[in-house]
Amino acid sequence: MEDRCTITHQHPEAVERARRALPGELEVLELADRFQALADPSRLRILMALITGELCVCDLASVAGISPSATSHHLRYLRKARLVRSRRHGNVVYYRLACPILRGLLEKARECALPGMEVASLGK
Amino acid sequence: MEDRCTITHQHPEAVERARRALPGELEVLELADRFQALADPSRLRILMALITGELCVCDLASVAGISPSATSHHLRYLRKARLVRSRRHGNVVYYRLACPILRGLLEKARECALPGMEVASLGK
DNA sequence: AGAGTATATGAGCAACTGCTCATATAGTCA
DNA sequence: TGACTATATGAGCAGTTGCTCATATACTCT
Repeated sequence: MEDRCTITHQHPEAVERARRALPGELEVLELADRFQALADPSRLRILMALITGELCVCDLASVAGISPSATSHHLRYLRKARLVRSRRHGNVVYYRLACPILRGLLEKARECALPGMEVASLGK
Repeated sequence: MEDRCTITHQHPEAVERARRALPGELEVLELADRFQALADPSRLRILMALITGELCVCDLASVAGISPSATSHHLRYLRKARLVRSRRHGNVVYYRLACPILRGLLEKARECALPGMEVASLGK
């Protein structure tokens, strides 16, 4: 009923320990943004495709199964997040991964493949 | 102008290679859901707090800096995603990490700390 | 049983996301 | 130069997210 626990902390020492383990405000926001970049199926496909090597927007659209326009929007997002870099060659813009650790990160996430994790209905 | 590249693929062989490297539809959705669970600052704080050990809802609310109600909603989300497990002791419900790999995953993500990554304004 | 505490949950709302569509920009080639 | 191609970008919309508020549930203690 009351939306504040009457006792400030149930376990002050554990809370203090946890609080010390947390990174600063800015780093938490950066981390969340980085995960947000990976939290969309289309962006995930784009990034995984780029693990195999440089690809142009049109290629990426084809691999990810979305329109070139949507692809370009996603790439702008990823560029701002500094996860990819681009290089123009004539008419065509080639994208590549900017962060080599991404590959390991994605592999790590796939390892954590929990059987029976619920899907596509997590929100709510 | 045209929203489809006239040539089906600019680089058919690269596209084919990338396509083969992608996991199946279901796994991509699962992965995206897993990253979505990590893509919120409050949930991130909750999970990082739990790395230090078991904590009750009230503790977690205090550490994450959000209301117990919001905390409970997040915990339900994380429970559905099978990232945390709970244990009731009397009046108090204790949460702990369900996936030991999470810790490594979070560390990996922090490694990828790119200097100058833009924050809090990635969307749009 | 009845008051009190911790947690869970549903409704609802403001903010955000990912898409499409229209249009702009940058380059190629005749 | 002008037609064409690849990519970028802004507006706008439907669906989703994360919060609060009200309420429900589960337990404790007297």
